[in-house]
Order: sequence, then C-alpha cells, then structure tokens
Amino acid sequence: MSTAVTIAEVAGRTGLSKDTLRWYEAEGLIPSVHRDASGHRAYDDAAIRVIELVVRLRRTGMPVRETKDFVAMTRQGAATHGRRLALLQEHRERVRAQLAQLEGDLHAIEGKIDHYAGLIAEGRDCDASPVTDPAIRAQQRSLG
Amino acid sequence: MSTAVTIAEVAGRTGLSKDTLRWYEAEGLIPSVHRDASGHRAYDDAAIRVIELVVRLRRTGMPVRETKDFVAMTRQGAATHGRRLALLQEHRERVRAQLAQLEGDLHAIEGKIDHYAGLIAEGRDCDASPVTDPAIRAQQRSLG
DNA sequence: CTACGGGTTGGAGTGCGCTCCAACGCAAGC
DNA sequence: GCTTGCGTTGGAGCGCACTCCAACCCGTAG
Repeated sequence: MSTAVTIAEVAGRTGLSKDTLRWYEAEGLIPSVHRDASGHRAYDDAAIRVIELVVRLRRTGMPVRETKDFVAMTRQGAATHGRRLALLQEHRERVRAQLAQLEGDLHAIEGKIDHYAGLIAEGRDCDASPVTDPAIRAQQRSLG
Repeated sequence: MSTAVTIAEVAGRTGLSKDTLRWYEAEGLIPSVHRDASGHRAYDDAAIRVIELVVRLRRTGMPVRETKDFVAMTRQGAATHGRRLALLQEHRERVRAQLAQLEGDLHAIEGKIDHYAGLIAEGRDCDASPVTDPAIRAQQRSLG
C-alpha cells in the first residue's frame, strides 16, 4: 500500500534537497503534492515516481523549462501522449550524443593517464628527455 | 609545421567562444598564450592540444578550480607527474560513475518511450483504461 | 585618409538552478 | 506550558561559468 511520505524521506530517497523539492513543485517541475491535515506535504508512490523521472531528465540535461512542459502534459491526459513521446525521443537522441561524447572524453582521459604512467615508469619528461635529477625522479612518483 | 593560429580559428576548432578562450587564459585554465607583433594571441599546436584537453576535462565535469590546478602543475615540470596522474585517475573514476549513471538514465528514458509508444499503439490511457473518444485517440497519436 | 574587420583590455552583467533565511505553525514529549 | 523538531511560506541571495560591453588598437583595401 502506498503510504504517503514526508518531504525529508523523499529528499533522502531522491537525492534532492527539501528546498529543491519545494522549488520544483512551485516551478511546476513536479505536479503539486497532496497535503496532510496540518498542511505538510505527503508524497505518494505516484508522486515519487514522477520525481524520479524528473531527476533523470534533469540529470541528463533536460532544461527546467522543457521538463516543466513535459510534466504539464502529464496533467492533460491521453491527448498529449504523442507530444510526450516526441519530446522523450528528442531527448533520447541528445542523451545518446552525450553518452558518445562522454565515452570519447573518458577514452582521452585514459590516454592521458597512460601517458603520465609511462613518463613516471620510465623517468622521462614530457619532451621525451630523461629526468636525471634523482630528487625530481622521486618527486615525479610521489603524490604530494 | 605548427603555424600559429588566431583566436577565431581556435574558437571554431574547439567550440569555445573567443570570450571563453580569453577568460580561460585570464583564469589560468590554460597557460598564457603567445602574442604576435601586434599583441594578438597566436595559438600554436601545443596550446591547442592543452585547450582540447581542458575542454574534455571541463565537459566531463571537472570544476574550473581543479582544472586550473592541473594546468598549473603542467608548468612545473616532471616533479608534478605523480600528482597529475593521481588527479586524472580520480577524475576518471568520476567520469566512469557518470557514464554508468547516464546509461541508467538513458535506459529509463527508453523505457518511458516504450511505455508511451505502447499506450498510443493500443489506444490506452496511463491507468490501462481504453481511450474511447476517437478525437482524443487521434490527438494521442499526433505531435501537435 | 578613411573605413572596416579583425584583435585587445577591464569590468559589468547574465542565466541557470538552486540555496538560504526569517517568521511562523503544529504536534509530541518532558 | 514550554521546548524541540519537523514542517510551512515568500522572498532574497548565491555560485558557477560564462557573456557582453565600451573603448581602444592594428593592418589592409579602396
């Protein structure tokens, strides 16, 4: 059964701060949350699922504006399914591009790591000249 | 031979704006760039390679501060190889984590896409109830 | 010799996305 | 009945990373 849950609990589960959760709601990035008898927010399972999706969308770089539009559409029923689908498909392509770029960047960073590991192992400087000073060779290996 | 190149050229090649290139230099995110006879920046191959690495580091989420520290170390020769390596290794782990997260997020988004595609194909609403109004079913499929 | 299309500098301004704050409300425990 | 702890609101403030601007300087083409 979907017991409603406090803002602190949702903050803990989603990684968002309580302030951010309130701000998201005020900005319309998430639908307005039900309140209990004393005016405190009570998040049900559906609300939490929406927040989790919003976190993913935001984290993958969907701007606040667009996320808001998406969530607004969810309030308008089946008629907006096509548009929601289109928006997600468009975003998916952006995320795929990001992923490809990130993979390339990771690769380049790994290359640099290998480069430095090689220089250190062989006691060379960047320009291929050997490091002769033993004090510097020791330092070269150190992390301090 | 490494003909030196203008700021506009570098901006075009790296995707950074001319303002950003100047700002990076002023902030120490890239080493200071050589000037030609009339005081204009003249980027050589080495400078461009540094900028390309900095772009990758920044794009993968390395904060300006840390990138600056890294570049500062490159000005201090072989003695900082160990520290540079450590910094890159640490960053690599962050990038790997990002990559894993991005893959998870992409997966979730693809799941949502399938979900909406299914609803549209079968003319259902989110709660599994069929959409009876033919006008809404038409709209459901539309992107408008 | 003048206009133009680049470049330079220092400094101010901007947009995004939160984040913090003050003042207040409510309910439970000592 | 007072403190403590959790929540509420509206609004101000902030950090990051640029981005824009005004004033000025060159070299070249017409």
